[in-house]
Amino acid sequence: MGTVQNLSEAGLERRIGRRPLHEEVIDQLRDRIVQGELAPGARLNERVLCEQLGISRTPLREAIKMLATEGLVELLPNRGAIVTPLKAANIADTLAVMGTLESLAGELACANASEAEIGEIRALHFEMLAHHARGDLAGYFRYNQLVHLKIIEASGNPVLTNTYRQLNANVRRARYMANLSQDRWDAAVREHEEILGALATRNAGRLKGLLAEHLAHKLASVMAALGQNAAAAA
Amino acid sequence: MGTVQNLSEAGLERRIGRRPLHEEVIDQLRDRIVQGELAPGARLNERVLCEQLGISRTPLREAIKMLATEGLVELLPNRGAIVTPLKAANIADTLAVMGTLESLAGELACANASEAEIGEIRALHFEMLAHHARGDLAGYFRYNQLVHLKIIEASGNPVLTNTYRQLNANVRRARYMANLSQDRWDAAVREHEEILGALATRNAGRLKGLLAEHLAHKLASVMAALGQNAAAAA
DNA sequence: TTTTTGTATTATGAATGCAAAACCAGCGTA
DNA sequence: TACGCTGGTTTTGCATTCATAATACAAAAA
Repeated sequence: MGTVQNLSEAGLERRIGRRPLHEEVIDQLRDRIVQGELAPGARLNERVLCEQLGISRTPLREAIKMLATEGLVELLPNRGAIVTPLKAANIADTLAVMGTLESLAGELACANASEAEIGEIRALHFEMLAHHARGDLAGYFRYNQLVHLKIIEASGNPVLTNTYRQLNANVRRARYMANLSQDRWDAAVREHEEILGALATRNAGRLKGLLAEHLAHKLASVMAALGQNAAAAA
Repeated sequence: MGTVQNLSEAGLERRIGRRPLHEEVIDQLRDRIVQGELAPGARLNERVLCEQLGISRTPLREAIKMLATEGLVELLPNRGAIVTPLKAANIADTLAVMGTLESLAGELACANASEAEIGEIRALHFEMLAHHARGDLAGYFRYNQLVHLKIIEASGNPVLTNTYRQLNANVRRARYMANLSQDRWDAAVREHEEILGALATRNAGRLKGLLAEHLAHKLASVMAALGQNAAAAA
């Protein structure tokens, strides 16, 4: 009897049944794509990926199909799949949509967010500031993402959250190009201060405007970086 | 020798550019789900669907996975898939997002739509009016959808269009519940008149407001039909 | 009767097999 | 050189097979 309890305590997730392979695979691949390990335009060779992941082609193909509907990969009939190439126009379009969604989220969050949620967002905000103060760009980005996601979640609208998440995955791939200047970085941090303030006082109109503006700046920054990179690559 | 020649037998063979089976299947299933032929909550039995569609389980399962990421079906690990049940809260959330997207689309369309596109929207609008005049609800609804989709497309933002389409599929399943009154129907037609007017004069601010309002009315109508309270999204 | 438990059946998850399409030299010809 | 052809190889699309989890059901126990 002790054995059983030990097992259930120590390895609960194992006892309750493992996740389907296609889920495991989709997370793996999504990470690799967002991380840039699988570069935009890179071919997804089924045999190679199967060997790397130690699975058969069936769950891999299912995962690829799902990533295709998420827009992270592109299916070329009879010719396999590639990581969706990063097109400046597509990023711009995506950011435009995300901007609107953030605005809506901000509005809803002012109405629906609990004080605990706002507190958590504030905490994440300070973590972000810490990384900014140290000049740690990667850490800053991580918490920046978390702040934005938390605001979206605080809207209390799961459909909104999912939609945003999906679009966000597509854009995050371009983030390492957004080689932002110290000035722009400082400005972004100031914008976040204002955003947090508007949320804390539940000033919906102001928050909405700030988020839209913030996204517009991000758009400009990413577009500039993409233009440079495209020029450099060509 | 004994192998079945599915394509030849079904007469689907086309030397050049035949579509992958999973695409064919996904369209079939999506239609059936939106049409209500596959009711919310209904189980998707792989064997049965395979026989109906005359294909093997592999492409069917790929299609189901894709529909799952679209949100039209729900995957229950080791227990198959069901058509996503219609939840009032989910519909409300979805319509809230669609409202924002339509507003954005209207704004962009005022800036980007060609005169030809506006002309086409006007044409669809009149088709819709014809069905309204005849009291043909189904026909009205069809053209109503087309008008909205065309406005979205006229935004010139493909990401916006795709996102909207996906959300829309989820909501269309609930349309038969919206059992709208003659009064509400007439009001909706008047709103469309105004929307078209604002678009024709490229009055972005006004169009944005009208579309948001229109969607809010639709939300109220659907929520009323579901006998629920839309307070959260209002 | 009600509950439980062992077993048969069925459905799903994943791997493998096979045919067709795409790719890739290498070769020959204009 | 440029172009097209050809045979072999690789890769994909789909079907089929094998393994495993869920379900239904009947018999036994409370």
